[in-house]
Amino acid sequence: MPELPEVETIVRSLKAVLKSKQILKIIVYHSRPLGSLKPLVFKRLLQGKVFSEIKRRGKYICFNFEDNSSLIVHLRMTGGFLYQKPNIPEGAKDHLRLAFFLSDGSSLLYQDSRLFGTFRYYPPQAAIAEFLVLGPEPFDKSLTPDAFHSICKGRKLAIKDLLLDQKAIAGLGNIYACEALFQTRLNPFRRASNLTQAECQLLLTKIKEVLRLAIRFQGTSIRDYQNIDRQKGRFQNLLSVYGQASKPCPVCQRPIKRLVQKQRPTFFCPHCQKAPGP
DNA sequence: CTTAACGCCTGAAGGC
DNA sequence: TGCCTTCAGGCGTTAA
Repeated sequence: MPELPEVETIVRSLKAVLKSKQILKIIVYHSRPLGSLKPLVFKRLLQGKVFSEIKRRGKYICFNFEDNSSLIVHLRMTGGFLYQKPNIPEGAKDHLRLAFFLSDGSSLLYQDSRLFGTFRYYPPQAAIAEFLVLGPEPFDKSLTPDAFHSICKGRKLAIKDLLLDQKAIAGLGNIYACEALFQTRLNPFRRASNLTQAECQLLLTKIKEVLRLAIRFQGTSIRDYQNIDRQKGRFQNLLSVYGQASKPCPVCQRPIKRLVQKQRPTFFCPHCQKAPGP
């Protein structure tokens, strides 16, 4: 479900409510998000911890605690957090998998219908395996146009598939990969290695533009995504191509096309995003 | 090393 | 209405 803008939105909200609060008690309703870690061990590790920093890296949420241990969460398709203030009537809670009860009477709930999401605990000073293989953040200064061009060079796969490769660049998913390619007027099926330096430069600029705007609109809510207060994003109203199959292209009015690429739908305008040459 | 298919799950939506 | 099929904001594993 969530890509960089949705995770960023969630992290900003979590920061505002969790800082300095202590985990008093945890209930594990389903152990799958914990992977191989046994629920009792998970509880023993985390009960008593006090939240310090909460950060995003790619699509990961990184909860840091005051003792420098951390909890790395990936929401995958349908994972989501819900924050319950103290003494407020509770709404419906479908697919509740984990509950963290906090020192001020509030609670942080984890819901995930499809159970793809993951939680992993890291003791202080441990290297976070997930981050070691992650590509650069789109907004990181080290990701210059030349650096991005180097990433594309030598990759034979389609540029859209490269954008989805978290080892190449972190944070993009199907929605924003399609949207950024449309804004660049690049065909999603072009080989990454065939892109010119100028095309890579423009693509990187458009990736950042699209992500910035989506963050400003608090993400895209098409089916499941909502913030920790159940607020939906509004970027779905600004989508140019994603989910717009057979609707008119906002630029040329010709119908948007949906093709399956690597088992996943790709939305694009065949006219504005010209097919690769021979 | 890179690439592509498959599997993990469940609920919503669409077709008949 | 109801049943059946298809589809989904992701990614780790496996095989080639």
